Amino acid sequence: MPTAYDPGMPASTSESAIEHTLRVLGDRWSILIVRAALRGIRRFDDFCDDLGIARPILTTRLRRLVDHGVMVKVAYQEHPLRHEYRLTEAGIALSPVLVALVRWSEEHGGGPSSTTALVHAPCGTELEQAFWCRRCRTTFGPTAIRGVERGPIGDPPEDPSPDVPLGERPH
Amino acid sequence: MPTAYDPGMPASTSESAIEHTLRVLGDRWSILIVRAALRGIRRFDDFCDDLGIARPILTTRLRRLVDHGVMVKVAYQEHPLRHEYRLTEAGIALSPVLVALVRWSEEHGGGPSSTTALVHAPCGTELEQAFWCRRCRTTFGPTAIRGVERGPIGDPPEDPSPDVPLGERPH
DNA sequence: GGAGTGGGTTCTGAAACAGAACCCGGTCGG
DNA sequence: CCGACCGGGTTCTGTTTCAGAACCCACTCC
Repeated sequence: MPTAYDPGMPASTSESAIEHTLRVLGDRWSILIVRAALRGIRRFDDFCDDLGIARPILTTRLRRLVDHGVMVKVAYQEHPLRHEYRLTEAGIALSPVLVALVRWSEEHGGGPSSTTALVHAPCGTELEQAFWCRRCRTTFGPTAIRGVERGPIGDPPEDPSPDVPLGERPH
Repeated sequence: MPTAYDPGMPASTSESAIEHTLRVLGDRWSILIVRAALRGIRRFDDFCDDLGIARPILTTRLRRLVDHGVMVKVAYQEHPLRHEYRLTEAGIALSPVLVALVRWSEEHGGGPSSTTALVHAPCGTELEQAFWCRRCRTTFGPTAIRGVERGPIGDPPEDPSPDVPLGERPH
């Protein structure tokens, strides 16, 4: 019986943080559900209609998100006792992931160029997403990231691509 | 507002950019493969060992990533003709997604607190990720985002969370 | 010419997804 | 007080996808 984890350990130990996350969010729907919730959708049927997701799947996804603290189920009325699903603080904290995904989709994803632009509310300028160093007080791109253990992240191919400067953020 | 949706349509029109992306990246492995690639892994067997992914799955994932322009398959030697997989520019541009995911995992994901910290290479300070307005020359958090059409993103529950100031970036 | 290496494919069987259809407590209109 | 309706699900079917062994093949090295 292939129970949870064998002696063997699944190869990459210590990867677990993000692996664990992807076990929750790593399917075609969970992220879209969070996105819908960020747009203000809260009720079961509205998620259904908005996403076109099958109801049983929505049930399991919502339950999983609740179990993992991304959403909460709260009653919004008694008597015909009704519930709705809201993002927790942790759920809202997924915004950067969502934004990064949306922006990547627009630039590289191939879909229609989107009908929505994300802007900085106070001034209306389209936002960018950047890595920020509080010491240097500067933004920077992926090639300036190192992982403290376990070797560099963003170590790009040395020769192959007729690739990009990338010294600053990709825009 | 739940407008009457056309019968045929896959429910949410105009969502397609991110939906399309999640059809490529929205599974438990694709993102991890990109992450491994960012760490410098390039060869089939190395992906296998590092991720603990089954070989047939790796085959299909790699093919899909190549088809969608996230990776390329290049020969790194003739004669015992051998290939490796590298990120394209589009693939490297996924870094913000990865970083956002890693950071969220560490703060809210529940896994072990990670063995790797991501730092700004030049100075070694742990990086932060922020939304950046080039006009205002400032960083800001998710509540300061608006979507230009289709209603606000980051419209949080009105009452529920004993929430966070978030006027500045999220720690 | 036998073992090894890189990069796969072909089998299995288990799990996840997708869609109708059904259910159930409540409220409303007549 | 009976039937229709609504929100929020669960149960039934398939159909894909996942996962793991095992196998394959071109090539090199010894």
